Amino acid sequence: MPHASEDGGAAGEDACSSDELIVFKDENGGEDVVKRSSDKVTEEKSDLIDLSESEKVSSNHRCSPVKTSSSTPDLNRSKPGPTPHPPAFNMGYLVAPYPSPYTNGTTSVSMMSSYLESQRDPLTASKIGLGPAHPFFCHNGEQLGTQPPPAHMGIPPYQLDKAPGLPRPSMYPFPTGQYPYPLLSPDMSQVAASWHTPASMYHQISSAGTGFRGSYPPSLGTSLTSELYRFSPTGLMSGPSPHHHLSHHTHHSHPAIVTPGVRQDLHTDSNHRLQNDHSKNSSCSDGSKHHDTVQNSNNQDKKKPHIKKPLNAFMLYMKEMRAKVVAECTLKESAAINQILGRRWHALGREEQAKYYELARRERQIHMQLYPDWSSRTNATRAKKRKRKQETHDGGNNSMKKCRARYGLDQQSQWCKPCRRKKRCIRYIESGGDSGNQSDDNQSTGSLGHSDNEEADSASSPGGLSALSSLTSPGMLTQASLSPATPLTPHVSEYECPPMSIRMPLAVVVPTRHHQPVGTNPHDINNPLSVNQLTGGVVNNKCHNNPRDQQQQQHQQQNDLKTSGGPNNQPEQQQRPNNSNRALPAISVT
DNA sequence: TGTCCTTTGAAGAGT
DNA sequence: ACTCTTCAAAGGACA
Repeated sequence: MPHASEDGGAAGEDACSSDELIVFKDENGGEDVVKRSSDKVTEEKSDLIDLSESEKVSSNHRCSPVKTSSSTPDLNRSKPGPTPHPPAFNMGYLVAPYPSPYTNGTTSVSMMSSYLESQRDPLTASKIGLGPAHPFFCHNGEQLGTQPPPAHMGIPPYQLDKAPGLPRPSMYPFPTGQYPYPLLSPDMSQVAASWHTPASMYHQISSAGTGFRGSYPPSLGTSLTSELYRFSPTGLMSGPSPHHHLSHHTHHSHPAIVTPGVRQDLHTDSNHRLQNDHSKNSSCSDGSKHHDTVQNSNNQDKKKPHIKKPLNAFMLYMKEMRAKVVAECTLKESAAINQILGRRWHALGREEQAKYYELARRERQIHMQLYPDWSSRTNATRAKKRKRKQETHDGGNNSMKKCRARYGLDQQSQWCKPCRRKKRCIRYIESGGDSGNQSDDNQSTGSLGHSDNEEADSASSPGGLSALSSLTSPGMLTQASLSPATPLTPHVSEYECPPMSIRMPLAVVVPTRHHQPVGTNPHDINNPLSVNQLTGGVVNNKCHNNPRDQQQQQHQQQNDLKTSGGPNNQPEQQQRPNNSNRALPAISVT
């Protein structure tokens, strides 16, 4: 990790596990001070107790806690063995080089915002409105093409090397260099600023959270308080919720992590899934739905409030930025919003991302402290149900294009006749829904039959690809089928919302997949608003459901790792876990 | 009513 | 050690 070395390896581990000795490193380069973690937490609180104040006052005494590596109890639930993060992945290494107040390692969102503001000072006006000066919203095409995102902490090399500055293509087409939303008026900017500034969610939460602060370890600060609220156990947080005092925005931004039935009414439609899953068992307000047979098991669930996972950095970022994006784009579909946010996340500066990483890390710490026995496995019951359901679905009818999946387009001669005629594969029928490789071919494809989107399917098929074809695979198709001479537009804005004039017709574009947001599949070659149609570019899209692509991707990652010159040159490599199943396509520019 | 979509990151399970 | 899978948020869409 480059920053680790930059920082002299003084990973600013401010973990505050129970009463351990922590070495606080004076940010002025002074002496190390050994404190008990509890003291440290208290100090942390003092830093965070008032987020707004934290912006006004530049703290002089804050220290960057540096745990002694020898006595470092694993942050990750003290789980023995290697931590998921490389040792250097203590946000401190990222924090340290940054100017105060962030350098103290006790960042908060307000600090983040203020820091962001300071960083973008010349662009302050545009920071909110994301005007022309905005690093990723307000570029002309050339800028985007030649200027990669300011930093790319989160962009692995396999993305960068393929498409510097051009993150993956979006399912939702955000065409070239078109920033859909006009610059916000000053008034609007103020509104937007209120979203983005410390007075936004976290601060509001914090003030709201004061009501229960006493109920919790007083050592936790305000921003942490908000997290405490998320993590708060049922009893403490039920009843009049602090959320009631929150703005609408905040309300949605900070659902409780614990979702007992009592709290359901506090969350209208968000958090519904898990809540429903658990609270429908746990909530006995009506009780009519409960059968005696399931009640015994449900009683156990009832006693256990659903403790949600702590939010990761990106989730925190999304929470903060979602409303902003929604307002800017007038989009409401979360899927689309998330894509935008994902691109913004990638375009986010390293230090800016670091703030969220830090925040997320502290979320995990708090969560760990509050629920030392909690494990993400606890929430895995739903997964089992879903998986079981999927299995039953897939096990039923696999009327897939087996031959195509098997042999691909290259070997059509081996296809059975019906397959060649685009009829049901008799070979597969003959085998009677066999298991094994064949069914594997289709396991991930769901129960899609011969798709209407023949091209897409065909493109995705070779090698037994996933049939999430319209979403992903067609990228390969376009890459293969498009003429190499196809003019490419190197500046497809990945960070922008499509202009309304472009976005509006999307509603009438027939999606190739029933659950896909309408007209939002830019890889659908039939979609006139697809990335390719709009940009003429080649989408080097990888189907993350395609094992081959995954392998290729992993290979690429490995190669990138090898050629990256070591972690010092590629912090992202260690920074980010290798989520091999993640689709990480990039628009390749030739 | 429940699930999907879509994003990234964390973490556990599985190999 | 590595890969895979799931969940976390969000809200519209869809079965």
